[in-house]
Amino acid sequence: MPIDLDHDLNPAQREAVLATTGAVLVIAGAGSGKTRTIVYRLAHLVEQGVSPEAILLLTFTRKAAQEMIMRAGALLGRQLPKASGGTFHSFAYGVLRRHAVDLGYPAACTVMDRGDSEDVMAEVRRELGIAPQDKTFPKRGAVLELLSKSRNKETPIGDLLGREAPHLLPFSGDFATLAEGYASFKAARGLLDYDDLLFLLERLLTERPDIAETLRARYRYVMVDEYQDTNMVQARLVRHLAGPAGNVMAVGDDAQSIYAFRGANVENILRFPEDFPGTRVITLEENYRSTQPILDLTNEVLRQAPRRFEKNLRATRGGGSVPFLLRPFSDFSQAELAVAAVTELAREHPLHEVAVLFRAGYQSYALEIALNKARVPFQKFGGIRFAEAAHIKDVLSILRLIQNPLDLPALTRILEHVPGVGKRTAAKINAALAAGNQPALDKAVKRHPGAGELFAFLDDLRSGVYPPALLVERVMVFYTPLLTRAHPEDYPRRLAGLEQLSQIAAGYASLDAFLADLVLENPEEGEGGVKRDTLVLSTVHSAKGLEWSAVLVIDLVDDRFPSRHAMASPQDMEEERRLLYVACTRARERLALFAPQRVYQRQSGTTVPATMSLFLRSLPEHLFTVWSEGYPGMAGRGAPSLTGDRGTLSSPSGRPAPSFPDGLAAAPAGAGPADPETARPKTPPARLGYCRHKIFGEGKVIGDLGEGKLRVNFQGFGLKVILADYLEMLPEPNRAGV
DNA sequence: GCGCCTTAGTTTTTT
DNA sequence: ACTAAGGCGC
Repeated sequence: MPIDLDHDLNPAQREAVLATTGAVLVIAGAGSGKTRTIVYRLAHLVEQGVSPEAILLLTFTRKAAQEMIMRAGALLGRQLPKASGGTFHSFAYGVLRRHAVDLGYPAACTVMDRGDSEDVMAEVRRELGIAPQDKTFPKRGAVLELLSKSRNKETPIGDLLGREAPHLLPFSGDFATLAEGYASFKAARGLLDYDDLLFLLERLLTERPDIAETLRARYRYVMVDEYQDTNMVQARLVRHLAGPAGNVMAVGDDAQSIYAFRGANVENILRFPEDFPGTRVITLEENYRSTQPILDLTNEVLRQAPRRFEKNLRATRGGGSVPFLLRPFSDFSQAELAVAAVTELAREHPLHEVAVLFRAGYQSYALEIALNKARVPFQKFGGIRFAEAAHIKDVLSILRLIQNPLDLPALTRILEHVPGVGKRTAAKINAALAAGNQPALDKAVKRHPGAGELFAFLDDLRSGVYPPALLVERVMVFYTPLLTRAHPEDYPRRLAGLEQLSQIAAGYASLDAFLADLVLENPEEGEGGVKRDTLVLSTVHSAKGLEWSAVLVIDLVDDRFPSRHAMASPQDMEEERRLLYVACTRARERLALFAPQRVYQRQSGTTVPATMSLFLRSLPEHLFTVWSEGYPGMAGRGAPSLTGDRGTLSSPSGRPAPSFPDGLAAAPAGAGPADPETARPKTPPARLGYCRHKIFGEGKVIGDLGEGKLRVNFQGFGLKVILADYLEMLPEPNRAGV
């Protein structure tokens, strides 16, 4: 059954699908059927007789690429396992693992995640003796971030510091020293960070024209999605892979460029027609996702952006309700109001069709507590990743050591489980291994028999080539006793995570592909994307490319959204604006923007007046329906209905009054009088002392966080924040040393 | 040197 | 909330 392009696509989409030769740039506005266009183009190419092997599709996540290839297969009625798709990083690693030796790297390389890179950076700083004990020296995470940015933007570190962190300019020399030390440390041990993957692939393509030619001959049709979020190396890689006369299509939306912080360069998409002379530019402006009132708002958000491809989104759907602008009294009542709004919207849409979006991960904490209290199930994107959980990393570390014995972060992780061994000893053993210093190794093993056991186990695992799933099983047998000892009460949950890991491993034939994929494309905890009837919480960045029937955006006040870090720089502010644009264009039918009138300030411990986000302040009022919450306990408690036909403020008649449950807009429990300064619960008198918890056992209360929450230090479990209700207070410690 | 505790000072976004 | 460094016992 041939694909019906005339019926399934609009003229602009069809043009993009049919333009299979030469360079094509598709400017695809939000919700304009971009994915559909790529899917049809893939299918069309194959239908025209192009071999799937000749197609390379680079996207932002591997999942997105696989889904598009799968959908193209569904159109054709046959799967396309030979088509290549993935992220730049995963594609780069795929090529590099076959050619590491050509670049002078060890045959077995390890791809590090952010945490591993930080561990390496800390060790390099210690070894080089850079600013020891200097508390003003930036932390390893900050150092790494700035050096990575300097690499990705291809700007000398001194210049970058001058522009983005002038207070660190005195450390400019130290940064340069660290950059060198970090690079050589990695190279000597076959460690690759995210940036290395891109730059090494470029080096390979430049130094080995024969390999570049082989790749070009294979991938005759290159497609790059989300081109607005590529950085300079990635653009050069595209040029290398396509060649001057290649068939290359870039798809993207300059208005949705939100990754400049990690070196992405909007100029790439703006300049694509110059990079590939003769480029055909196709603009998709018809929006199939949102209703017109939502688009009116998003078009206006964008209207002030300085340089862009001209486009104006037009809705193809009729009707729709005007977006809400809600002004909760504080960020605390914002959480309560958002829960009430979600509850109400859930009567109209399945819960997984509702999402709450925010600028930064921490901004959902208050909401998460409120949701737990209201027993609303939710799933958070952009939070802790499956592969970053301690027990998962432990097992992965052993697997990594099988193929790369010099993997310092992995070695350190595992050796820290051996009693009497810490970072220092681990680094020494690693150095001895790297230098081939056998006597030093023997000495260390003699001193720490546990380390010897580990090495024997590793040698055993290395004795043959085993499938990853089998290796995971064997490592679990070795590791489970350690886990149960470290977490006597909590280990079942962690074991379940490890079971999941072994499931994932079963899908791989080779160990290095398995390990690299986990680092390059984190599966979400709980496996398999969207859970039914579960509210979605997400950072705006993680929400890219997704859509929901109803979207709430919270914390839309200056310093939060836009982020405080961006407020000083006009360029960064433009990115914040685009971020808001991305957030609002995720909504199909309902959009509610929350701008609390007051927010909690950590420094002072009080709530202070907040300024509504600059981007909202500059919008004409007719674009939304405004509702302000009164002072707690006073008039104005009635909340608006979000499900009315035209966003009316009173409950629409003829429906079961869908206003929020009574009292939801009131001050949180434990609040003092209705005075703004004291509306937030002040920290009650500290109840420090000793306590017992059902699961964690005996502990010492070392802090009172208010709202009934205590910070408790449990023996063997460390610091936990626990609700006082779950604790039995003890007059005296029963055990010594608690 | 390790490991555990305390204290002081920062917290954006992600492959 | 998380990191890093200093103190202290082993």
